[in-house]
Amino acid sequence: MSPFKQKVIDAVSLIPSGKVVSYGQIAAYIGAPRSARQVGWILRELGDKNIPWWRVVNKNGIISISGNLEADRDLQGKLLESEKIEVKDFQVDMRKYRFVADEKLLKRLQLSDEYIQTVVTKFSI
DNA sequence: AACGTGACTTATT
DNA sequence: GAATAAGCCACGT
Repeated sequence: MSPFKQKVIDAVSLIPSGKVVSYGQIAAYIGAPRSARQVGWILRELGDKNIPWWRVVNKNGIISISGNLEADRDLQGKLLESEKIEVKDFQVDMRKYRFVADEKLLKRLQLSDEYIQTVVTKFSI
């Protein structure tokens, strides 16, 4: 497994039930702030595992699974609703449900202190 | 060893 | 503020 994939898995695993994050957030949280697309690539190829992939949506709160993965898109909506997250037209309210990692959590991901500051402010409301 | 694809995001018109 | 362009790079072929 590539280091990138491992980091994505680590970061996604931090999202608590009932909350969501964007692909860009995951990318930022693993020190690769412009690699949101690649995060999507990894999640697509994750088998079942114990990784809460369904808690990752795009920055507008929209479930962005595309292509011939319609079944997974429906599944993601159902899984989110099972965590009491309201989903309407495959979209969730990011202001209400976005999870913002705090400094303590980010330190666990081996990021420099100054980088953590910029990331924390970037995703705070 | 290239090359195309794309569960994204940001900047520019 | 919608449309477009550009940046991004892991992964499969």
